[in-house]
This record gives sequence, structure tokens and C-alpha cells, in this order.
Amino acid sequence: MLAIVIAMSEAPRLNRQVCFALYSASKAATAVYRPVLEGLGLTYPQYLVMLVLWEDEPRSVRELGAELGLDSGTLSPLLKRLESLGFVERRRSAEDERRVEVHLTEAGNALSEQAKAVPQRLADAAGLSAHELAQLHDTLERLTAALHSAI
Amino acid sequence: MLAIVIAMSEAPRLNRQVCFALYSASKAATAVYRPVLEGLGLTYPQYLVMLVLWEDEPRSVRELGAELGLDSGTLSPLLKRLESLGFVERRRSAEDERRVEVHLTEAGNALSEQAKAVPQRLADAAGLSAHELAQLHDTLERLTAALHSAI
DNA sequence: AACAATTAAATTGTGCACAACTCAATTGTC
DNA sequence: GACAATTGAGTTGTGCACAATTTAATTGTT
Repeated sequence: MLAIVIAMSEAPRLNRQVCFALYSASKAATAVYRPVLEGLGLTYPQYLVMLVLWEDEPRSVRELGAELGLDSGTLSPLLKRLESLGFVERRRSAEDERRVEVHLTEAGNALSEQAKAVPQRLADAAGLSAHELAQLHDTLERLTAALHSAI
Repeated sequence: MLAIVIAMSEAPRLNRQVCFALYSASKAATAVYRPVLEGLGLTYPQYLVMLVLWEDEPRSVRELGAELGLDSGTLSPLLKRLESLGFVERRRSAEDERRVEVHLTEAGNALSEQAKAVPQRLADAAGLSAHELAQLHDTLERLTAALHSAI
């Protein structure tokens, strides 16, 4: 009983620590990605967009946003930068002229070969076992879902 | 043996998913914080700075940066905003004039009372048990440490 | 067909996050 | 004590992230 009271009084503190740990871990992960992706000329959010396009292409701005949880205020300038880098082309859809379809260029397609080494280099840096990674992934997905339903 | 080969071939993919899950969970957590902290007039990074100051005060910009993993490029303008909000005061240290000591104002101190309800509201939204939170915290701390040592 | 409501992108404005650089104060070495 | 090296903040520039607004295209309703 005492343990429960202590646990409850510590819950907010622990929760605060978890949020900060989340914030720190996310920054640390993108910091590890940074020099690796620099070789490709990409930032981490740009790499995420390319991953989606390498899977299936073309995708509308709307679809990319739904997949990555980003809005047009973030994606519009990001896609312009990807376009000026020559990895992507934006074209108005003929069927629905509100939509902008994002296509891969030849260079954008070719980049996927170079990008194949990226995940392994991150896995090497993570220092967690496959089981821990799987458990972390599961916990984070449930946490994200719970947080989203709280808004 | 086959399982190991499969597991190894899936490791990079899982790792990539974990990094994205981390990125998404961190964004979701700050999104839940946003409306809660809006009542205090703070953003999440500003709240983190205030938490450090509520614990011990004054702190130099350097100390705040070490505690939160932020550099002066982020902290200098953030502290100016906290100062213009009236929560904080910056004064050059007399002993070492390179240092800027960040002090809490009366309003900054008073804010801690209002802020006491914040962690509980986040804990309610997280939807994880105390045990899961503790485990997540532990895993994230080890992950962050491993990632930092990889840079 | 007319028109209100909705949807897709883009734009504007604010605030992190970080690299690269500047400048002044301090420390270490001779 | 002189002076190079280091340290602490700040500034500039780039790129997210997101709220709020704008504009144009489409859909739904009558």
C-alpha cells in the first residue's frame, strides 16, 4: 500500500523524465543521422520523405503529410528544396488540379542505392539488441497513439 | 539459424522504424504539452529551462545548455523571450564577466505553482503503466548514451 | 445551374535546433 | 607581465514544425 502511494507520487516525476528522455533520444538520433545523411545531401526529414517515395511513387503532398505527420507548412518548402536538389519533381495532378504529385527524378531514384547503408550505420550506433529495439518500437507506437488520442 | 539470418536482415528496417517512432513520439508528446503549457505562456523548451531553474537558481547559460543539451544559439534567443515574458532576468556574473547568470523573477518563481499540475496531465495522456514508463525511461537513456558515444 | 461547404497547397509568422563565426574575458605558458 | 589558447555568450544563416490565413479547385445540395 505504501509502495503504491510512493509509486503514485512519483508517477508525474517519472513521466516528466520520460518526456525529456524522449526529446533527448530523438535529438540524439537525428544527430547521428546528420553526418551519415550529409553524404547524400539530405536532412533527416528530407530522408523520411524520400523513404516514402522509394516505397511508392508518385505521392501527393497530402499523402506524404498523412504518412509522416507533417502539414503543408512544413512539406511545401521541404519539397521545394528536394526539387532544387534534383531528387524530386512536383506536378499538378490532371484529374484534381488541387493536388500536387511528387515524382522521383532519375537522381532521386538512384539515391536509394546509396541510402541502403544508412539503417545499418544507425543500428550499429544504437547499441540495443533486436529484442530491445522491438520492445521499444512497440512501446513508442502505443505511447504515440495514446498521446494522439489525448489531443 | 534461419531465424538469426531473418532477424539480422530485418534489423536495419526495425531500427529505421524505431527512429521514426522516436521522432513521432517526441512530436506527439510536445503536441500534448502545447495546449497545457499555453496556459502558462510557455513552449516546451521554455518549460524545460524553467524546470531546471525551479530546481536550483541562478544558472549560467552554459549550465542550462549542459543540463538540456542545447547550445547558445538555441538558448540565447529563448532566454531573451523568457526575459521579455518577465519570468527570468539575465545578469553578467561579477566573478567571471563572460558568464551570464539566469535568475528567476518573482513571476517566474510563482509560475512553478501553476506548473505543478502539468506532469499529471501528461501522465493521464500517456496511457502507460508506471512499470512501462520506468522501462521506457531506462531504454531511452541507454539509447541516448549509445547514440551520443557514436558521434 | 448556382452556390455554400470542403479540400489541397501555399504563404506568413513564431519559435526551436544547430553549424559556423565573432568578440570579449579568462587561463596557461613562457 | 606578455601573449597564445581556451572559454562563455551572442549573432547569422539554414532548415524544420506548426498555427493561422489565403487561394483555387472540387464536391454536395438544392
